[in-house]
Amino acid sequence: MNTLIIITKALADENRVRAIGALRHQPLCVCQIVELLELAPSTVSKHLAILRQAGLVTSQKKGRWIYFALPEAKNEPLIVETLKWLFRSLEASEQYAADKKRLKQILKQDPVALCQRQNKPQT
Amino acid sequence: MNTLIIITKALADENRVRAIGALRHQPLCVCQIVELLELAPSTVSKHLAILRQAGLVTSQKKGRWIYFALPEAKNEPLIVETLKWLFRSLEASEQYAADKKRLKQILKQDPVALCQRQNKPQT
DNA sequence: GCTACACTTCGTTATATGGCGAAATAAGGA
DNA sequence: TCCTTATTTCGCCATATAACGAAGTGTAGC
Repeated sequence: MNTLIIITKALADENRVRAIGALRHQPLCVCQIVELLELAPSTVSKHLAILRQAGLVTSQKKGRWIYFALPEAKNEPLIVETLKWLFRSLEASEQYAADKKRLKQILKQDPVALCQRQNKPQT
Repeated sequence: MNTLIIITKALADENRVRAIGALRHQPLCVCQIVELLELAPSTVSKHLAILRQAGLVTSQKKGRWIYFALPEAKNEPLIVETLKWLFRSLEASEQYAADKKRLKQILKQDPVALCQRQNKPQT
């Protein structure tokens, strides 16, 4: 399929757009994104795979954790332009503003504790 | 739903992106877009309705014909930015180049004859 | 009025997508 | 080596989406 359409399909889901928004200022491990989106880890993993296949995020393994991040600005012009457009567009989004706020709280927490809480499914 | 997500969902289909591409330099009536996309008129109509609801195209009735066009550049910044990004991205698309060529041929034809041919379903 | 016709709406169908939980994978530490 | 655990893959289900043809809508022209 056309590269552009792979990108637009990747962006055609609110949770995926939120994930990109969350990565704007720092890389995040999957459990931090799970915490933000409030979805099952397997679901988030699938979303991130779609974003990675579209080239909109990168992933890097560090021990047991996998950190997702935005690609370097010097890469693929299509990706860079897309992210520029997306972030400009997100400025008006209430969801993005709310996520930014909540992300601050999540970043204060120990990621190890975060992940462990997620794997023990008690409300 | 978030305005941005309505837009990304509208763009997450190759035929809809092609329709926008076709409108770049002039308005088109539905039958001309049908001719380009080679889809059933009802299908094209639905696609155009989705684009219109997202604000990415406008429509104007002129007698029996309905002309679809891109919105004025002075409108909604989100829409204007989106179309700018889209057209920049389309420059690398082979499909867009092919459509541009084929559209030239379609524009040479009498739209009345075009529509009539479509309504008489013979191969 | 009636007819022709450009387009839309409706009803149906096949496929795609997003969600979950369970099982698999891979890496750190005992 | 074995256990723990962060993430992915798999299998499933419910819903969304794209496609079509048939029927409906509204306008031009007789």
